[in-house]
Amino acid sequence: MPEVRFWLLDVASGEGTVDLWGVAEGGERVVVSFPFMPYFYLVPSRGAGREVGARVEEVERFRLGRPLRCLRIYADDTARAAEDALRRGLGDAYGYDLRRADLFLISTGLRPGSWAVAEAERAGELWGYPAYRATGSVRAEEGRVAAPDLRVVSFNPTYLARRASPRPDRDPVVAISLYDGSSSRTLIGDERSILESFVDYLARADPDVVVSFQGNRVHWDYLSRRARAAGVRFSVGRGGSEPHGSVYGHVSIRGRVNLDVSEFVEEVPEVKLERLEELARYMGMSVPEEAPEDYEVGDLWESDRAALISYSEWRARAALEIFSAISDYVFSLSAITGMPPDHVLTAATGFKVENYLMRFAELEARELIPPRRESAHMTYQGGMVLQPEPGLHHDVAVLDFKSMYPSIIIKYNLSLETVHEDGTIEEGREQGFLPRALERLLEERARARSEAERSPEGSTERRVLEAKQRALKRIANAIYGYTGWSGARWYAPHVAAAITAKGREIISSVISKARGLGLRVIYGDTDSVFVSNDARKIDELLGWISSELGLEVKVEKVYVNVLFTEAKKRYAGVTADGRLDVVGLEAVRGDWSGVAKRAQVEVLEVLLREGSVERAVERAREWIRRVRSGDVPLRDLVIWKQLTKPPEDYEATAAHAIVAKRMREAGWDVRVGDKVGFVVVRGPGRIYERARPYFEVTGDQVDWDYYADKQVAAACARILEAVGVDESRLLAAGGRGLEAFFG
DNA sequence: TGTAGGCAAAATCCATGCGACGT
DNA sequence: ACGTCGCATGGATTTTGCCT
Repeated sequence: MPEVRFWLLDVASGEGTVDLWGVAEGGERVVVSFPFMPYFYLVPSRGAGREVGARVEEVERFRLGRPLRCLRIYADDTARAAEDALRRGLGDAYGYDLRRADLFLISTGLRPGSWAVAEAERAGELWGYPAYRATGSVRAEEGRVAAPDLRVVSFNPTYLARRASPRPDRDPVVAISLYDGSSSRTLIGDERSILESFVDYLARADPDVVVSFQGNRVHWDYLSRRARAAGVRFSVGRGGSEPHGSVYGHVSIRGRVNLDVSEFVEEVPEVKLERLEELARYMGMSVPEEAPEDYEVGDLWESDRAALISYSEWRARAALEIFSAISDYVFSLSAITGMPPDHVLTAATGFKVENYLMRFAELEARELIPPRRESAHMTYQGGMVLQPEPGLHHDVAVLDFKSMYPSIIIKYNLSLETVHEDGTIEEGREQGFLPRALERLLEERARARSEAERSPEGSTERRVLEAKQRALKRIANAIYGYTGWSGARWYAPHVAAAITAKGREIISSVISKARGLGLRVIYGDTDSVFVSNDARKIDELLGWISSELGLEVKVEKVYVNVLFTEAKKRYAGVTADGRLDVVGLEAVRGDWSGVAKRAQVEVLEVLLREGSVERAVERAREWIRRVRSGDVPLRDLVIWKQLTKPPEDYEATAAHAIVAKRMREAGWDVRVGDKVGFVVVRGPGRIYERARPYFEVTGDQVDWDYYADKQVAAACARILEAVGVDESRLLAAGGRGLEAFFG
């Protein structure tokens, strides 16, 4: 049997076939077609026959661990066939709402971003690429980790907006920068020739991966529209196809992976603003000092075109470099979930987990896949949070459970089969679907980690295996949350509640034991306990946890000094290795001004490193004085808040919603999910009446008192009040103020 | 196209009460 | 004496973004 081995790039539904795009062993780009008829499962009610479809097989499947005799029914349109069967009362239907290409991957075990072997023969060409027609089966080729050499191209367009944000119905594309990993170029000239050159470039370079920053949200749609208006056929896909909208706002480009690296921001909580500069900086890349902001592009195009073009080329390069840094991770996620690489970052966590579970269900557990339906959201009790002992503490150890919830799920076999609706847990049953699926992930992760360690440092294998390990961990950690998600196919709030209940029970027993051993318990949250750093007693505690609870806890870090306020989930400490850790406080929040955050960090530094309350107070007062005198750059006054819904949907008048509304009226493209930056200016009325888009404000308009009192003083007082300093000492004009006099 | 709940904090909203004022 | 207007006050609600 002739075989073709290829690395799977993309899957597309054809006429009665599924077309697999891949890179063959020799480096040839190929398309392999399989005839494929979708199917679903019917658990027939008694007496129901086989009158439901043309092709029917009898198979054994499981529903929540119970074996069932099922009919596997083949149909072009499984959703319609299943609905028909349901309407006729023939039984319960499963797995009928999967998309064809997804079902194909699930049923064959193929994974995008991995190698495959197909029995297939050469069948001429399809759209100019060597085509193969399946003659037999196709299977995943296990054990081969490294991706082939992929051709990657990144691009960055520049639009010339007449007013505010560029609009595709009005404002032209004036440049597109391209980067192929070694050389940059920028297409300029009249718009038509830019677009034609872009299409031409992609046809010649024929990349497997097209990388952009915000391609899905903005560029593909923008460029498509401009091309249509200019009469340019926008054939950027393989075989000359045009981009088309795919599931949930993602854009598909046939035969290529369309990767929008801006979506990686979701995976990096440290990056608070979805800007290329922020992400690039986080990734350790060099960022131009004077990166222009959106609102400056128009002026720059007139005043310093060369600078703008060089910035645009930087953007294209940065996007590709980010892709290079994350590609192993992306392809690993793709291989684990079975989702195409360009969907993996777009898809929300729950869908990634679910895709993994569906594959596991069909291929290993032979569990039926329940259809997606809207369930009423049920809330349940979560983790336990201790009231901290406020004030400054010295020498504190932080003990952490190693992945507590996954451990609980496996150890107590918590699953849909074993946890009853009333919360009771059935013991002695064989391992449930969730623990099995989870254990498989953890086993694979352990294997990836040990294989990585055996691979030579700096090798491709090691890099790929480490990325795989991270991807597996991410999916494993999300399984608990998935059970409590009302959109899940395997929605199981009672299981989620059982998991957290066990967690609370465990942490409570650890706290009691710690106290019994004479350790001071200062704070705790869900799966962590902060105790006085007594090595002998801690050792004893860890031993007890291991032998009595069968779970692993480790000393995560030791704080030389740590400060707690009255509030839960907010503290700061200096660790044994000299780092300042700030948790939950204003300094780590994205919705406080830079000046308040910096002042707070400095006060913490003085307090925790120098141990001087007086000097910390003085530092706070200096900042407040400075702000009141207006000696702070405007960019440190910007407050960013996310627009979480359309501005008109807000029940309370929120400053950022008002600003967003005004910006929209002025022609800015502010979308739900965007962060809105504003500055508070002087004048009468509420904050929302005095908030302005940050780029419109000048220093003489700023309400410096607002920043002094409500930002800097508030953030500093939060810290100092924990060591007995009253906020009035910060606000008094100088020395001891009237407050001190009147008590 | 939404893993979960627990939590703090700010700004706004809203009911209430009080004093000033006009009739 | 009575109505109401403006304003302060304090509790409830809305909103965001953090923690684990």
